[in-house]
Amino acid sequence: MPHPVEAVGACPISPVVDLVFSRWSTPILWVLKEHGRQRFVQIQRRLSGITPKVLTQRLRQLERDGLVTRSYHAEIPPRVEYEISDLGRTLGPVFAVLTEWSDTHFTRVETARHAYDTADRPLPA
Amino acid sequence: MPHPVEAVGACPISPVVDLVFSRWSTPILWVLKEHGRQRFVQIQRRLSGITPKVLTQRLRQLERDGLVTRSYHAEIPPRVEYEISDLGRTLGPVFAVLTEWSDTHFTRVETARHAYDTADRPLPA
DNA sequence: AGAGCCACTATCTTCTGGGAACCTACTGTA
DNA sequence: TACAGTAGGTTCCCAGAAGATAGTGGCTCT
Repeated sequence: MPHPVEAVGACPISPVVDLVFSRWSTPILWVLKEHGRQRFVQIQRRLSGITPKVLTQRLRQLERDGLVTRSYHAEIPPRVEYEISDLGRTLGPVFAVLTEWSDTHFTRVETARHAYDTADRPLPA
Repeated sequence: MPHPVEAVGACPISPVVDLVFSRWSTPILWVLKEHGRQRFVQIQRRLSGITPKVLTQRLRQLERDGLVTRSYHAEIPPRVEYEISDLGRTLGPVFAVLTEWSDTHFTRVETARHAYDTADRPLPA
């Protein structure tokens, strides 16, 4: 579900958002960043809940975008490993600033949600 | 399309990603940040392509999360204005680092995509 | 022989985003 | 008076993406 092209004119970071923050992309990148090179099932286990189909789709997309590298070892039995690429590692500061924002401000979001949900709304129809 | 809860354990920024980077949220916040207080149709026009239904949905969500404030003026005719909140404004550094990453690295993504698409793949089945 | 692992693929079903049209209340034009 | 237009939505429907479930083929372990 890519962002529509129309949004790009108004918002220059739309392409990056599609790239890094589409569904499951961030958790996958995070796992590879934190735990290094991983096999398919290892990623799947760390992200309990992801189905193999979706994991394959996302890994292919991340590989195509150059954020992840896939290495196939023609051994017996064969082995496939995924690793975050150099380009993927350049996202470090992005993740860092997001973590910081989360630590500093996320409670305010939760407060706002609770306030919104419990407000008697005047129903300004 | 919220990220599943299972991902949060493995990736602490999943909640923020849902908050800020769900479809259309970023362009809306961007518009409000750049152009200040706006009426419904003004936002719609700047984001040419968004339908009123989706814009309503996203604005409600952003309002609930405290990132946007909605003000209803009971005039004749009534008027509704949306503005980015103080909490929303704290996302500035997040957007800045994303813009910077985009400017610095996005061409590498495009190169990677082209390379992937034109490679003869050995089909390692 | 039977069970299990690995890296997927195939086939459903469900869910959500998007498109088009409609709605109410008001204003402006003729 | 009729007609058109604006603002801020809502309703209905469909297509495409995500998710659940199951299967596959080769290998190994007991």
